[in-house]
Amino acid sequence: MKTRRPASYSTRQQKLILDYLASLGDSHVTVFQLVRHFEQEAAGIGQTTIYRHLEKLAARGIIRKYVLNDGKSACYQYVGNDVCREHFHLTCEQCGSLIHLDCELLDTIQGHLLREHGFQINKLKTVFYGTCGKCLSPYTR
Amino acid sequence: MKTRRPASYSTRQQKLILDYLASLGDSHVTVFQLVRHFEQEAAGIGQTTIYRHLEKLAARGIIRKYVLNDGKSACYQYVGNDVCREHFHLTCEQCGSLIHLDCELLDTIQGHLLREHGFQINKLKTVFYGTCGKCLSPYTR
DNA sequence: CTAGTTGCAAAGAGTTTGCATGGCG
DNA sequence: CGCCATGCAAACTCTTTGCAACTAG
Repeated sequence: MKTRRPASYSTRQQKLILDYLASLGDSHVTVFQLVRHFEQEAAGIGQTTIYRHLEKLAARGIIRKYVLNDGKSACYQYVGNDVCREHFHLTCEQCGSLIHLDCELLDTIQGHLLREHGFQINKLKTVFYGTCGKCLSPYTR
Repeated sequence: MKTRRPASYSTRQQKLILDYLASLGDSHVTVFQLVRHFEQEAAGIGQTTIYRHLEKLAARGIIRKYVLNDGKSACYQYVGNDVCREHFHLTCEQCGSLIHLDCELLDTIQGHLLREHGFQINKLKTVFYGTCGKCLSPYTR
């Protein structure tokens, strides 16, 4: 009984979008940037299609959706098929850099939250906000 | 030369809004809930006014603005002068509830991140996403 | 041929702004 | 009385949906 796999065609647009996202590596893009990019490329991809693919890709965990604090346009970031699934992410509020953190202590948190607080943390969505080393040292505000 | 204090009157609406937010303590409210609340109270406060006050209060750090992951309506929470500054927050992606977590283990994270990874975490902004106990038990997906 | 996909335009949802009126000091 | 605050309605921004045409398998 093959429950999932609701049948999915591979289309030109799909490939273009995924390829572009993958080409960006760690960096994040807004929907607006994507729309503009494909417009300039005259790729012929409607923004509705972009929204729809982003939604699917995010649901499958291939990209990640961030909602910035200003609540405006969302940001998406390529995560790939397995990279970035196992570690947490930190983002610097000063310089905006995204830091990938593999750390045993943090891994224990996952278990602790589940056992002690009944909370199943979602590593894909959780992002720590703060200030990175680079931004801390120069000017200690 | 009195630089700041750009002249601010104290109005009925201002007081009502701040008092209500303060009365909620830790819990968070959406703009929609605020609007509805004052409507039911027949308080005569337009939603424009609510938006404007929330903006000012957030700018002054008296309340905190959260943007949930769905990017829809923002949530505001009274912070007052110190409450909620010391613990972390978890939010359930299923039911949307906000959980306040005072936990020693998590507190060690702050120090660990700083010492080992040079990252100064901002507890005010960091929110853990996941699934809460209530939503985990019923249907284990 | 069938079912998923596309994309335009229109609808929605949440938030902001223009502007005339009202209220604090 | 001067200036900020208020609030209605309209404008805006970002996102989703309706629907007819299109296309992969």
